[in-house]
Amino acid sequence: MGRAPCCDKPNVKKGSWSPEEDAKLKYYIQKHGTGTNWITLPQKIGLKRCGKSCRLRWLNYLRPNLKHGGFSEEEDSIICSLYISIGSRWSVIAAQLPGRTDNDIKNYWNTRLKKKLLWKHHKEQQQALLSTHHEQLYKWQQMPMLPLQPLPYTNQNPIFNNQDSIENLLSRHGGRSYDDNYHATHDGLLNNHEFSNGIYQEQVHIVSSSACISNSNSNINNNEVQQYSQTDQYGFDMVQGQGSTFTSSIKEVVSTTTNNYPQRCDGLGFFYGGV
DNA sequence: AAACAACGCAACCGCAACCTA
DNA sequence: GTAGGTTGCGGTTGCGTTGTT
Repeated sequence: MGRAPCCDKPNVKKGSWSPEEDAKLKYYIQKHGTGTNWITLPQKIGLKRCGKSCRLRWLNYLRPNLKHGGFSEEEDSIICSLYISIGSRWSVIAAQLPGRTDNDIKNYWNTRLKKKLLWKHHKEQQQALLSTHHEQLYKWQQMPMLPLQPLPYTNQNPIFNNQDSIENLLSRHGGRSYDDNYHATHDGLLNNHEFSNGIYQEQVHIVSSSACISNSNSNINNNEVQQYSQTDQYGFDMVQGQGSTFTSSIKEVVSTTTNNYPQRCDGLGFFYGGV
């Protein structure tokens, strides 16, 4: 038992609309308004189309004051912010963008914006890695210099003939060698909690005015998001023109999205901190 | 120049919510 | 209260266009 079809399918034309069909539909709606019954409309104007198809054609293409393509940076920003806030509720997002249809926004997201964000995320992830490395190098350079004392038994134990091993040993004791400015090893540094925090503090970065949102660590978890959102320093900006602080903190957004809007964009888990 | 692949967009489909008798 | 009809929405598909080999 299937549901009744919305129209007489065998006699219904499918595919692209001709200019004549567009003209008929446009003329009728301009004359009678959109308060019409879409199901009976095609017969009234002699179109072999499904009522739903007519409605869609009007809403997505024939309706006046529609904009096609050419999304601005501000529109990008609004779409991204709303997507993070409420998920793929395209009609709600479209309501915030005059002249844009939900279908248009959905297509734009799926074909371009998603890729743009992924690419931006990828770049920022690399940038974060680089800055982390520089930060570690800086800390390393600030460590007290321990003079390399002549080590006993260097001839007996090959480990002491190996400069890298000596440097590792020094670093584990909180120091470095004089000539080690260019060979800072990560041993003994990555476990330093202060540094680790520094890494994550760079993670959450929302830009509302020019473009998009990023969270440059795909493995960041909910607790970490909570931890850093509490600082207020890494929170969301307001979306221009929306007049609401719907992004007051990352945790709020993440939990709201996770609890209320389970639908998320594929492969963009970094938006939600991998929840 | 031709064949193929990738991309972008319009349109379709099915489901759920809403309306009305 | 409920069944049937209509509308609205989001996911998916198909086709035309553009780019690449």
